[in-house]
Amino acid sequence: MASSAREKKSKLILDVAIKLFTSKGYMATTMDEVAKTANISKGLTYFYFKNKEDLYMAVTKKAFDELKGVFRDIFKQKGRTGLQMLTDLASGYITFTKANRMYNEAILNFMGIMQLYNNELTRNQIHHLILESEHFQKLLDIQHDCGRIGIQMVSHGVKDGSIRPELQPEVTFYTIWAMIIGYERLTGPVGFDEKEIKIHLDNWKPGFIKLMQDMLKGTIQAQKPQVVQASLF
Amino acid sequence: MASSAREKKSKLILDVAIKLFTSKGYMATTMDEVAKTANISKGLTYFYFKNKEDLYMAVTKKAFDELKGVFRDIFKQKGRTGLQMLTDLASGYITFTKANRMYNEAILNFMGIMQLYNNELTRNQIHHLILESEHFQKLLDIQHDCGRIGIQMVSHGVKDGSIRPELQPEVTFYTIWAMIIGYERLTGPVGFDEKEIKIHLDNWKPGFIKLMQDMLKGTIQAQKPQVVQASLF
Amino acid sequence: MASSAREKKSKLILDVAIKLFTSKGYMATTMDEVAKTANISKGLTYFYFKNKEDLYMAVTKKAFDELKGVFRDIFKQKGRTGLQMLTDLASGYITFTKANRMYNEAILNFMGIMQLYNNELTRNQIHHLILESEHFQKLLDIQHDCGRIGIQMVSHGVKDGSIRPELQPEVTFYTIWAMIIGYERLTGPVGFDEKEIKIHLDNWKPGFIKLMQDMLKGTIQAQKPQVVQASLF
Amino acid sequence: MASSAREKKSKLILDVAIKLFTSKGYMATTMDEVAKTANISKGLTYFYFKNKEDLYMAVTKKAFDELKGVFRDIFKQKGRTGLQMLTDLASGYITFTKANRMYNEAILNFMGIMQLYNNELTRNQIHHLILESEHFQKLLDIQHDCGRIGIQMVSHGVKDGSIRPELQPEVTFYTIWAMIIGYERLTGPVGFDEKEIKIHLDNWKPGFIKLMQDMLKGTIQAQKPQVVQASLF
DNA sequence: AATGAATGAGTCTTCATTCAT
DNA sequence: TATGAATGAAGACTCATTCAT
Repeated sequence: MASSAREKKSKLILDVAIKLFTSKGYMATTMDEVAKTANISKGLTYFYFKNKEDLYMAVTKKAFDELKGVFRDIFKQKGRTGLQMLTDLASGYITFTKANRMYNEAILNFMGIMQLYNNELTRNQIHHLILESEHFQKLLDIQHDCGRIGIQMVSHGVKDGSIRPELQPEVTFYTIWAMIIGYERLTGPVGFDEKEIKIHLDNWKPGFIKLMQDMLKGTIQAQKPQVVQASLF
Repeated sequence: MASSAREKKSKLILDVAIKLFTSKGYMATTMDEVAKTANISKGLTYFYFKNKEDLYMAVTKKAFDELKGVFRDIFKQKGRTGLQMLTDLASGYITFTKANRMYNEAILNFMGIMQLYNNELTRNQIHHLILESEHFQKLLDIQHDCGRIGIQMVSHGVKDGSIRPELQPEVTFYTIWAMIIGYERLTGPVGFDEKEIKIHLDNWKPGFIKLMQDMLKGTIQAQKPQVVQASLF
Repeated sequence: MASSAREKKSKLILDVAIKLFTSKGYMATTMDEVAKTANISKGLTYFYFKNKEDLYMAVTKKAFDELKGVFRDIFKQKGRTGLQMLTDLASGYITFTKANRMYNEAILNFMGIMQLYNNELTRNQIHHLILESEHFQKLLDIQHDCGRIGIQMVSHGVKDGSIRPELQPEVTFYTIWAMIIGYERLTGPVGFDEKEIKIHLDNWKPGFIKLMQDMLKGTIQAQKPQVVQASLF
Repeated sequence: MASSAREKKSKLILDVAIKLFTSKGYMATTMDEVAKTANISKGLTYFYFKNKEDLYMAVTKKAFDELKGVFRDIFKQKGRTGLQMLTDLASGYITFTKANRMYNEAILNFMGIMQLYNNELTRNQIHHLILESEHFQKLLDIQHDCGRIGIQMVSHGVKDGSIRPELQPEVTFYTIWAMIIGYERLTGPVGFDEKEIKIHLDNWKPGFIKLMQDMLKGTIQAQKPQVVQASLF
């Protein structure tokens, strides 16, 4: 009970942080605001989270957890081909991002950190408070969970014939993920409807998904030239 | 002459800024350091660049200019199919990023800003100093230059038969770009060879490019089943 | 029994505090650490000691008590001249300090407080929590206990002829004590063997004790020109 | 000239810091107060002194410089025996301390730091900001300057016969210094006129100096059994 | 006796920016 | 153009202390 109260308060702070990070960005959000918005004292915020970086890592951890939920839900759906799953995933990721832009920022930021982390020469550029955060350590553990599920989706698709058999699951999945992440990043800049450029989100998305499917499609799909519909979104 | 001296000093500051932003990041770089590294006074730095955001926007502008150069060089190459050009582009972008990670950061950051900018509801989240920067205004103008060239590459490929004719140039090009940008972001995190995940940069890149080509390939390519080599890189 | 349990817990906290103050210093030690190291709650620490200053005063009290033990043990030794006792004291104090540097710090700190306390103009500079500490009040009572024993040693020496008869016991003893205290303070800085300065602890100590003896020696000592050996240390 | 303005401001801050450290102590003095008392902005304080520790080290440096001045002035006096010089020194040090209690605190504090510094095992207990302070580095250089002069005083006394020839200058001088430092520390606690203890500053000082002289005196002094008067104080 | 969550005043420190010269 | 001393707002973080349970 006491422990549950503790978790509740911890969650409260986390939720407030997410809200503030979303609306004003990490940098522009002060610990003071977090505390005040959560109606607690500044000290208590530091009681639950070692420092601001630690809080951000906790948020990032939550983002990964929720993203993993998206991956898992799609993967658990019965009676869907691998290709359908990946199509769902693209739509699902976009929905996920829209619902909470902050999460995507956090995930991309973490990936940026991992670029530094995985290179001996640049690892020291990472702020030591990040490295010391317990949530960062947890992230090191779970960072590939989504990847593992995604790879299984491709394997599944290869087995069920919805995806070309010559495709290597790892390479293929990460290429798909790269597409989706890049799509997210470009959405917005490209949507700027001015001058000749006229690609809007609504226009691009189906074309984007179609291209992704074309890239993957196995022979089975030849009979169904229609765009595979995303089931969940 | 005076004007040229002025440009030289301006360029000096810009180069110093790029070097520092690259090695320590934008946030961790102080205007003091920029001035000291450039061997000029802090005041002079502010004479050439209104403020730190302005300096960053100038750097971003330079990044876009150089990226445009990459696009243009590839597009100008004679005797290459559209598909080859896009393949070159993928390799070229990766090389460009490796050579100066800062540029890619700046470009992605700008795209993030544009996401806010293109939405009436979020535009006010952009720091006013950014909006007031003359370099930001220039960026608004040139931001689609690369896109325009890329779209021409796809059109070219459709004409020369190296790319499927049913593909829409705009959608196709931005999807390609999304792939490349996402690839860049994932490189590093994914390269972490631990547990099951075993995709390294060297492994992924050819597979990635092959998938991209598969996605685009027209009938002409049927006779050349080999991976199209990048000419420039 | 309850009272004994209480004393045990109180002693536990005190011992932990001494250990921590010794290894990290008073300022750098937090009440949190004290509690955690003692495996009790923070609140309980405050149950036994009113506040941090109070705890420090308790530690200081213990230091004085132990120092008094050293004085008493030496004074109780049978068959030793006053000069021998004071020689023992010098060695004993040095040993005492080495064994627990914290104690010496606390004693010197208390003496610094007393400088303020004994001057009407500066007494208000002392933190009120110190003045209110019951242990501080006890210290006011016992602070001269060591002095009293020391003075008796000198008197003893005058009587037994080991110390010059013209020496005033009070002045003489406090001068001896000053020597010892100053010696402690200089040990370390002076030991730094660099440049011309070459006095090491091992070199200095016998010379120091010899000088002290020379200062005190009565006629009886003429027959024993050797350095009087410290009996206990 | 510009440089002189800089030095003036630096000196202003230093003087303010000394005044505040003296009246409220180092810990209780905030950088805010220093700035406000000096009528400058907080930022400027940090422009001249890297941080609070650095400022304290600068104060300590000044203390050592002034103390060195006291040593030098006494040593330069013509026609005085070594014993007279050391007597002057004792009085001079006491005067010096009284005039600015803060200086003595700083000097003793530095000696405490040196105890840690000269021991490989404890050096890491010193705050890194202290180690990084340029003034600390200067202190490492000059810390023995006073010692060197003092040793010369003893040597001088040995030559002129005012000090026993068998005394080793180094050991003797540092023993003298230890006496003086300890005397300073005890002054105050001992002066507390309560109960039996009745030694006051005025009572102790001449006795203390007499003892010191007895400890040192060579044959020449036999003819002048009076207490050698301090010339400067 | 005992807990440990909660408080909040207090401080150091940073740094973009300005301006007198 | 050029300098660099000066500003001051802003923010992260600490920790002794309290109190409801």
